[in-house]
Formats: sequence, structure tokens, C-alpha cells
Amino acid sequence: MNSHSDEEITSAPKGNFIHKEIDKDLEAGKNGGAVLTRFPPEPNGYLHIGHAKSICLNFGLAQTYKGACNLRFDDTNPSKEEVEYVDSIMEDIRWLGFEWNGEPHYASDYFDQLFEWAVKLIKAGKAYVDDQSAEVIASQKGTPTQPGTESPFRNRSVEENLDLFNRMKNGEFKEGEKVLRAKIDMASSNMHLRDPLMYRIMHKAHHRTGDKWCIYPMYDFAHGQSDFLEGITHSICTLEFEVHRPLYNWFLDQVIEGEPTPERRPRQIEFARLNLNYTVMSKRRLLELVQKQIVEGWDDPRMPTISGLRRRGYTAESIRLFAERVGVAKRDNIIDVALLEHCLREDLNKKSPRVNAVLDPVKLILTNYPQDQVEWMEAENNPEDEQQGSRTIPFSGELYIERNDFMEEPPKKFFRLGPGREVRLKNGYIIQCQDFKKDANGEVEVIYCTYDPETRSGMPQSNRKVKGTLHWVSASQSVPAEVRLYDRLFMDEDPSGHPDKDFKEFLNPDSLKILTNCRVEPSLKEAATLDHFQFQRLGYFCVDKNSTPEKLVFNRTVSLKDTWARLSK
RNA sequence: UGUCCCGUGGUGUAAUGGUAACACACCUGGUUUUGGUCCAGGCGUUUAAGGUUCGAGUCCUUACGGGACAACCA
Repeated sequence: MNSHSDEEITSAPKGNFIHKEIDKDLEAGKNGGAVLTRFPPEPNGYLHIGHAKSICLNFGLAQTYKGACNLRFDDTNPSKEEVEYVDSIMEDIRWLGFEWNGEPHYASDYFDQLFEWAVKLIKAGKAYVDDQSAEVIASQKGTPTQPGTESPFRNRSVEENLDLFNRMKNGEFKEGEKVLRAKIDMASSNMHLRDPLMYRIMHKAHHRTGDKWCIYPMYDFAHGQSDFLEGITHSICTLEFEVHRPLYNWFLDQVIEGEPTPERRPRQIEFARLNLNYTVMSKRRLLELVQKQIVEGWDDPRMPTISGLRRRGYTAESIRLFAERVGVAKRDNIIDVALLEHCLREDLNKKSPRVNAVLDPVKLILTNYPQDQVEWMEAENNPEDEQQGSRTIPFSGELYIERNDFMEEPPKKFFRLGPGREVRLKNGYIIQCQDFKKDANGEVEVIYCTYDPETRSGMPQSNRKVKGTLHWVSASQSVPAEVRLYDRLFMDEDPSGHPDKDFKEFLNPDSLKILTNCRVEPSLKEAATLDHFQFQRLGYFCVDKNSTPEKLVFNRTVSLKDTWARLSK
């Protein structure tokens, strides 16, 4: 009878503190029960994993409350912003699996309205034009512990302010000559309330409004009002804007004053931004990596950008899962990148086919295998998912195995090949090492083994227990490939914790290793760009965007959890 | 020295004032034709001290610790 409310109770999401705040607002009947969030990037760089957290939060909130989420470009500073960034941001959001509400919005859409509101503040005696230089204004601001002093221009008449502001707009002044400030309280304990700047002069073309404007609003004068104009109900941002909230509300109060009570009034809620160990997240630093060509570009697979992660082989699902697992709170946090990697493995484990590849090949000859014989062995594509079926792979008397799968003098816990030892070749036969040959440098050149014909995979005798199982490819049927092993870019756990130092000190010299002699099974010839695979026992790989049918290139997305690596440590 | 925010295992996130839970990491063991996956178990009594209460991670006070704020950036 009352199944509706039962359902609501049982299906109620756990929810973070933001859900609770929204629930409170809803219960109080605010905003007519609407929930409209927004994701407001400044188009001055590419989106990174930290933005992904914010995107998942804002769009996720919209989904759970059956509301919507706007995309708004916070483009109030033409000196930093470019169309390239606008495009990449939209692509990345879509790739993550989200669709914004209607058309994208731009703070620059509201320049006319903001100008009018500025005039309104001037007329109300709440804003004034200041002729002083940036340095003088800064020195009058005081410090967090000492009050500021008032500008000598603070008490200009409304008429003079109006005239000056219009002339600012009309381009009569040079950059830095004048600014418009809000008249609040130079003694406030909150620095942001000490007559903050509303407009500055910039004789720069804007990527959308062109040369129409030469004065541009500051973030504080644009953001809250943009939220208000769009009908945003919950304006979710990161912790550093906490001290801006009184100003956010102050501007809204001024703008609304004298108007009928608005249907919706936006409310700013702050949460702690994402930090990942071994990872630099600041846009300034990432831009530096790109400009100094320490990385190939914004989508370099070592970058924490969404496009970099994508090229590295991260799936959108894994990033959404990660965003869910890191949670949302107000505590400063440093998430272990191992969690990100875990989320990826969890997703890739169930969807990526297992294939054979040998990264560092050494030849293995089966001395008792019929010459020129080729057998096609059946191999499951994914033991985690029968639906993915199976394929056949060529087996012959001349194979390649991984160089480090053979040891001349194996230590105790080494389960793989050594003189006299037996191992299974995955999907093949059990073999025994009889002999090996070294080259002039003392490197193992060829390993000679015998195979046991009764132990072919699937045969009755094949159940015999052996300690190890190796992956392999047939020497003549396998195809050459280049494999790029990416590691973390920084060695320091907290590279952003040393703001004064040149971060080059913390770069990991092994962040990229290019292996050119790899061999992969023939089925990979037809691999499509960005498809991901689990290379048996080696990790998850994807085809790099620069790969061609003539030259296969793979990126290592993430390694398998490697117990042997830990044992040998 | 001011204002604001935050203190729960190694790392994160939970817990109508009522037995501290989940995930990652780590450690043990089991299954396995991947040293993967999967399964089972182990690892904290909530920064400290007071107070309110039958009962406090949760409320109050103080201390201590961490963070933010002094761009014509967002």
C-alpha cells in the first residue's frame, strides 16, 4: 500500500555531507524543491582527475535528485583563456559519461547584466572607482591580523563614480589606471570583504566577446550572480573558496535588493579538493610540464589529466568508480594512487581479453617437437567472463618466452623455468628445461626444452601439477611491437609540497621506458586504437594513438598486482 | 597575533546521542593452467583534558595539531 515511501527509504543513497545539506534545503522547501548544480571550469587548461571528482559530484547530485547540472565556462579573464581549452573540456566531460543541461553557458554571456548590476551598486553608494595602483591598493588592504585603511577615493560622489565607470567601459583609460571596488569594510576580519575589486581594465580581446569589452568582472563579482541567473540552487566548490562565501552572499544581497523575492537563491557549499600522492595537480605546474616539453602534451599518458588518463588506457567507468570511493568531505586529504589503480584493475579485469605478449623475448626451442609443425591452441579470452569466448593461438617448436622467466640459478621461491625444471606453457604443454646456451656476453641466448605430448591443454594427462605457468608466443607467427611502459612522473610522494623548489628535482627518470623488441600474438594485428588487453602476467595495456598496422605500439595502462615483485624485493 | 574551516586505523570515507562500518594498502592462509582473479582471516577504540548524559566519535568548554585567507587569478 505504501510501497512508494518504502522504496524511498530503502533506496535512499548513503550520501555525503552535501547530500545532507541538500536534504535539509529540500525539507525546508527551498528553491521550490529544485536541485540545479553546475560545473564551472575556467578554460585555461585541460581537466584533470581532480576535476573529475568535481564533475562526478555535481552531475551525480543532479542525477540522484533528478535535477540537472549546467556546464558554465568561467571566462572572465581573457588573458588566460583559449578556445582549445573549451573544446577539450567538453570532450572530457562527455567522455566521462555526463551530459550537461542544455547548451553550455559562459560567464561572458552575463557581461551586460553584470555591468548593469555594477551600476546599481554605484547608484546605491556601494561601489566606487579607485584611481590607485595595484601596489597601493594592496598595501592598504592590511594583513590578516591588521585592518586595512580606506582609499582616498572611497567617498567619491555617485555621479562621479558613474561617469568614471562609464569611461572605463568606453576605453578612456589604460590598464591598471582605474578599478571598480565594492564599498564594504576595510577593517573586516575577512580580507575578501575589504573593498574587493569588481572590475578591472583589460585591453584584450575575449575569445567570445571579442573587442566589445575592455573591462572585465572579477571572479567574485561574476560567479554568484552567474549562479543566480542560471537558477543554480547549489553552487559546489572547493575549500579555498570558503572565505569567499560571505562576499558571494553579499553581492547577491545587493543585486537582489529591491527586487521581488527570487524563486531560487544559490547557496555555496565547499568540499575538500582531491590530492593524489606522487601526483602534481596544479594547473600552473601541468602547464609548465607541457611548455617545457617534459611531457609530450596535455594528453601524455603520464599526466593526471583526463585526456592523459584516457590515452593511458583508463576507462571512464574506473574514474567514476574512483570518484565514488574517495568520498566527499571537508578534510584535507591525500589519496593513495593505489586506489586509482585498483579501481582501474577492477574494471579492466572483467572486461579486457587476455592475450599473450612477450616484452623481453628469449628463444626457447622444443627439441622433440616435430619440425615445422604448427598447432592452434584454444585459449579463453577471459576467465572472468565466459561470454567473451575463446580464440586460437599458434604453437610451434620455436617460441619466445620472457627473459626473466628463466633463471640459471633460481632462488628458493622462484616457480618458473631453470635447468631441469618443469613448467606449463599456458594453453600449451608442460615442458622441461634440458639445456641452454649463452652468447659471448654471457646472456642467455637459447633455452632448450622437451615437451610432454600427453599434457596438451585439455587432455586427460594435462592435470599434472607444476609450479609455474608461463606465457609465450610462437617465434615465427608472432608480430613485433613497441611497448611503452609508463610509470609515475614523480618520485616524491608529495611533489606539490615543495612549492619553492624546481619540481624537476622530483621527476622520475624511469617514468617512460620504451621497449622495441616485443613480440605479441598475431590476433593483436587487428587491435583497434585504445582497446585494452591484459597481457598475460604483465599488466593491462592499450593501443597507443600513434600505433599503425605496420608498427604496433602499446601503452602499459597499469601493471598487475605482482606478488613476485614484492617477494624479490 | 586576527577570522574561518578541519582533526575517526598506514590512506580515505561512514556511523537518528546507543555494539566504531566499508574500501584501498599491508600481513596470514586457501583455490587457481596468469605469482592475476576469487575466498577466508589479521591490523584502530575516534588528538588531549574536562563537562552534560543512564550512555558521547557525535553536544559544550579549553588545549594541542593541520589547513585557508593579504592576485587588477579562478
